[in-house]
Amino acid sequence: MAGRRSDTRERIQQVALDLFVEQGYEKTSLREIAERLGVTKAALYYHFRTKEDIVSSLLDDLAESMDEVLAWAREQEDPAGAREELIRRMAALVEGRFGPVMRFMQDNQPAMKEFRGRNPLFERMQELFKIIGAGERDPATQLRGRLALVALIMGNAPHFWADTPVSEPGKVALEVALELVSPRGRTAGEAT
Amino acid sequence: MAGRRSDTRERIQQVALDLFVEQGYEKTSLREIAERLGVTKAALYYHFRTKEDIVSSLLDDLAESMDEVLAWAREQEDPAGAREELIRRMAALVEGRFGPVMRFMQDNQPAMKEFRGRNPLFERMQELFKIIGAGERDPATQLRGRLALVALIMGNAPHFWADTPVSEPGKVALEVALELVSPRGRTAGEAT
DNA sequence: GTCTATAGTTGGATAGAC
DNA sequence: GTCTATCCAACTATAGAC
Repeated sequence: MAGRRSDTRERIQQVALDLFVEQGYEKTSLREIAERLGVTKAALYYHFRTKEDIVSSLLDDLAESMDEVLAWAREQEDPAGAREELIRRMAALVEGRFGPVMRFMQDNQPAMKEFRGRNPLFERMQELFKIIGAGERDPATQLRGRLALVALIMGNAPHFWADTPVSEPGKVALEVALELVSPRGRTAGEAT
Repeated sequence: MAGRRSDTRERIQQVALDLFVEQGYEKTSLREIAERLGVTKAALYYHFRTKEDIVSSLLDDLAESMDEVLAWAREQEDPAGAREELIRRMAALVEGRFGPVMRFMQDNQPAMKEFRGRNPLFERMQELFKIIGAGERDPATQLRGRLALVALIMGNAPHFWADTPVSEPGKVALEVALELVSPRGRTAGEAT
């Protein structure tokens, strides 16, 4: 339709993300990205001002998708039900085209430090955890909420099941993530 | 007693680890390590052949401590009880002087890739997960086992509780980790 | 929109004096 | 055991032609 100028920008994002996931952010050079794309470094600089800008664009895309999920969550009335469906929708993102970005974030936290506070994604993350935590002050609940997301990310990583092949990794990941946010035989506020 | 030559080697390890945790492995240069120590880069090279060797030495120390834990675990007869105590002993390591190393590993997985297969620590890790998994083929159990360790690492990271101050983070981490390895209202083999 | 060429910086590592 | 001095490789980023 309208904007069919060039998909080079998106191809750069895709190739860069592939390499970031494979080898990590710091170990991936712009030369490598350019080589795999069949262009030169200078070409990359036409589309992105810096290496960090490539990452920013990746995070922005995820932030946009999370916004939709959070918008839905905000207008729910039943908190418990919303929490569960929220996990399901995040699972869909991880299983879908955002799995690699989230794996990249998880595995390259020192690199992410630069973007924390500068990129809108991290406010979204905070809101996500706030909703999952359901206003609980109980620290164990907080920790379980964070772990639920880790479960989705780890459980959907192909590398994770390298030894023990599994037919539906996404299903396993979701199962464990849901356990973590929905108390079963656990009382919310009970400590020790 | 016997070997009181110089503690420089250990001071290098300590300072390097501090910086690796603070800023990540790749972002930390040997110049920085030397500066904080008040020596020059060349001095570092007397004690360690390469930057990677510094990391190796850190991993070796952890591997040694894990060996003791695993040796104990191997000679237990009750698998369920051993599993729980195994988590408690790992929790002690994370709360003790090995917390930083484990946080470093968790946060710098691309850097760890180089050591996987070359450093004995990773065989120990595999054995740990095998015991925690208790021979279960159920993938969800495998995932929960891995998450239990993540719970200990995340829950003991000072940074993690920055927003919500908690009096005893280690206790919370242990609580959640134990839930993950000891089924409560969950049947081991039940799928879906 | 992509190229060549290159500037400018930083990092890991070594040689050799002390 | 620690230093000065230096080498070399690699990377990000820019200038300017096409």
